[in-house]
Amino acid sequence: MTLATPEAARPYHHGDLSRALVDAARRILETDGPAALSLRAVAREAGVSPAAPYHHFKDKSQLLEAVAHEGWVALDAALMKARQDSDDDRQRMTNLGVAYVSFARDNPALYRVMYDRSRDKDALPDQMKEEGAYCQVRNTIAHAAGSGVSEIDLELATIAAWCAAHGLAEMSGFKQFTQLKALLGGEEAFLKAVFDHLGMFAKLDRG
Amino acid sequence: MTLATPEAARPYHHGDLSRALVDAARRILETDGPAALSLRAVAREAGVSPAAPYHHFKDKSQLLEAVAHEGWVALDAALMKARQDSDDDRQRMTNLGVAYVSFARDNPALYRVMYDRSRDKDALPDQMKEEGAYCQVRNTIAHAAGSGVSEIDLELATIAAWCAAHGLAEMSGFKQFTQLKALLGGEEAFLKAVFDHLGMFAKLDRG
DNA sequence: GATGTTATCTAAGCGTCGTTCAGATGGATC
DNA sequence: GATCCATCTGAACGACGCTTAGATAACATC
Repeated sequence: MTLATPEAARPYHHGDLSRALVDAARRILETDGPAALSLRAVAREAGVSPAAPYHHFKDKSQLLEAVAHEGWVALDAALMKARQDSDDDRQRMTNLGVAYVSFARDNPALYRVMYDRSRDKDALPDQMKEEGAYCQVRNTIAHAAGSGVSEIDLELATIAAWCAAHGLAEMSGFKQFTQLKALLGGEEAFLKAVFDHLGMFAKLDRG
Repeated sequence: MTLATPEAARPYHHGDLSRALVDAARRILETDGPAALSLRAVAREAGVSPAAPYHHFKDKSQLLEAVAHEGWVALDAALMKARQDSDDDRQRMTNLGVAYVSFARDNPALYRVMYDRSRDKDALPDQMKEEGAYCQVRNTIAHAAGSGVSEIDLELATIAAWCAAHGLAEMSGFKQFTQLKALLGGEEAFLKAVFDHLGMFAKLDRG
């Protein structure tokens, strides 16, 4: 019940405790939310003593860092998938946005850990900018904008889109919007409508 | 050094402890950040025992609720001020956005408490929708859009603008953007450029 | 195969936290 | 002046993050 991997009973030195700890943390996040995520609880869930994690992570925040990293990887995958099934550039951007917010809706605790860590460090993960989700959005915008757009405008448009998606991801579940969602015919229609209004191609539309 | 109000020494039953506690909490937030904001620290700062706050607030989250409320009121005021000094509608929206993000930059800990509380309740404060900052944004958009815009479009545009501002507020301090900021000539130019790209009037521009 | 080294884990403890409860204190009411 | 009630204190509980000292077992060397 407390074992991370369903392997043989007690591998003495456990074999791969760091892995098991991260898994345990994600399990606690999913079932009981971020408030329940204490280091002691993670150790309990993994079946080890409260001090054991300190041989694999400097402190609690470093464990959360590892958890957050897996979150960003998962978000990468989700956006990658959303980017593929569409041909129209504008629609592709909307799909990306919807996929982003959906990821946050489906993994609220994980998403929160990801941004809590980012805010503590005052930075997104480095990989984001080079080969990660952030880069996917920029590439999509670049493709839509063509060759006439400047580097700076490209960067600004990416930031604008990303900020909007993040803001919507944090707020789309708020009670204030339930009525409007129903009026528009559901969650997804609501998200699409907001992204439509956001006009991630605003500058391009204006010329 | 620990007195909330510089009044006479020890008003026995303190006089107005709830007020003093909220003040103490805000003082701790400003100086030491959200991580240092424990109930015991607040009580210490206010010069009372750790149990005293429980006669004025049901628990810690209720004290934070009161702190957050003052934050929203302050944000109201900041947006109200920003809305006034401008005549062009488009520029007025940009001013609102810049004022919003600036508020978050100048009161990072307070802003974090405000949204942490909101996310825990899955709702923005009720007053926001009726007479608060959120309503100010909607009114400004309504004024800009004229009488031809539908209620739904108005609401969607407000949500889009608000989400974008919130996202930018949480991320504008990230290290990834420092280079771009310098290139554009400072923080405010950066914010204006992003809001320009966001095109809060995207739908209107397209017709 | 015995020995020593090193990584891994446990037990116990420190200080802090949120919260509760029994009792002290004192302002207000009659 | 006695009573009442809101307010405050002191002490305690369990849980937390983290440290330290010591046990355990995998591994490398001879």
